[in-house]
Amino acid sequence: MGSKERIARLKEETRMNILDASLEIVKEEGWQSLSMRKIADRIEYTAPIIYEYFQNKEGILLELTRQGYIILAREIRAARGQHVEPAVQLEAMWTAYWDFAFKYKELYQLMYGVDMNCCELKKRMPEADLADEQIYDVIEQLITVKNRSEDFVCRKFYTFWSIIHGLISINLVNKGRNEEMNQRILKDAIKGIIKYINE
Amino acid sequence: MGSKERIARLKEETRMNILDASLEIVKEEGWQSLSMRKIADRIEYTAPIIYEYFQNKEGILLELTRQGYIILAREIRAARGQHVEPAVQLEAMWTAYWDFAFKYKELYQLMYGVDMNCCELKKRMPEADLADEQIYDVIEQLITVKNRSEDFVCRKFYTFWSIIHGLISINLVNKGRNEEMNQRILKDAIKGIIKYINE
DNA sequence: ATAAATAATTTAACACTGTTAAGCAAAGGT
DNA sequence: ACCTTTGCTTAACAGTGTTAAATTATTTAT
Repeated sequence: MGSKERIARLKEETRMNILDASLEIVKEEGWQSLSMRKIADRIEYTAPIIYEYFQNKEGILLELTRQGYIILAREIRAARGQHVEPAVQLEAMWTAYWDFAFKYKELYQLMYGVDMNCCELKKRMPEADLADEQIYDVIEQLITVKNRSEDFVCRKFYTFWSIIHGLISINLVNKGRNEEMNQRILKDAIKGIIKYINE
Repeated sequence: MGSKERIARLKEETRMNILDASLEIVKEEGWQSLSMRKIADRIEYTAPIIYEYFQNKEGILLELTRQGYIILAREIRAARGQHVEPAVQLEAMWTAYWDFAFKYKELYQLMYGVDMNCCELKKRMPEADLADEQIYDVIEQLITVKNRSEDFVCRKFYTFWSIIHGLISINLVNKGRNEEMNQRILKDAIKGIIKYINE
């Protein structure tokens, strides 16, 4: 009765086909545009079939999320394995994290709730700069070394912004964190960046 | 002919009602659940009316985004105004940024593309910790001072993670940034955190 | 005041979405 | 041969954004 196994293998294959098709569609058209019927089209079935392999659409997303975490862990482990000194290891690991985010950006989006819709119109919104300008202004005052490039100021700005936005995002997505710890991380980071702002 | 103005005022009022209703719905049920018909229900009209005030649904979101930026700028300006020394100003401004993000979290989400759906299931996903554990491990090796609390390691981890995730998010949402600058920000930040990891 | 014109609002429809239930056709077992 | 199970599709439901047509209300002109 090897046909049982053959069938199970085929089932496993279409399950993977569903996941592959989903990721393909997302790569081509974005998450917003992923639909059950489009997936069904690619795997040459009709939509209801998918519900024999996944509980619902979110089930597919959840499985892709899971795969993302696995790939990320693999890449980070590999990065670590190429070095021995912890400081070097750590830098390589975070670099691997960075590379993963852009190599598998669709998965990263899914894993960490980074929505990337409608940027064209937002970019042209002058109000978006109102806050930034203020902060730029103060940062420039803090930089005492003369003739710093505009790039330098920009880098400092993004360093601040990144850590704050990152911490906020992490807290908004995985809500219910340690507020006291957040405040310490935030204050420490800000003080740290200000302290060595001229380097 | 003051009726013209009265009508204009009424129109402006329902325009604002649409925006208010939208935000209310989002606060109660999340962005995912915002629909034109629900908005219409709240303002006691039918859906097509909304299209006389906004080009489409995205038009509403865009206007809310705009309002968000304006509020944020106002709060940051106020924070700055309460201090004179730049270093203190800057910390207060970033704190205002932080506070804004949570006080107006729905707007922050919209402005910076922070998606916060389906966390319950993701949190219970063991694969999500695979990468984190590795990094935790190396961070612990880097901390030479004995008897550091688990909290301390955790804080360092989140400091790393925040800046990297923040920078990634910013790049994914506002795509097409300066890759060289990103690398410098990233490397500098990582080196900086490692350097003062025992403080 | 009545008729015509204009504005305001709704209803109906279209093409989608996720999802479920019913139907059908082929295969397997007895 | 019949019955049951399996695989798959069609049809349907309730919802989405959006548009065009129909309807109602209001204003304007005669």
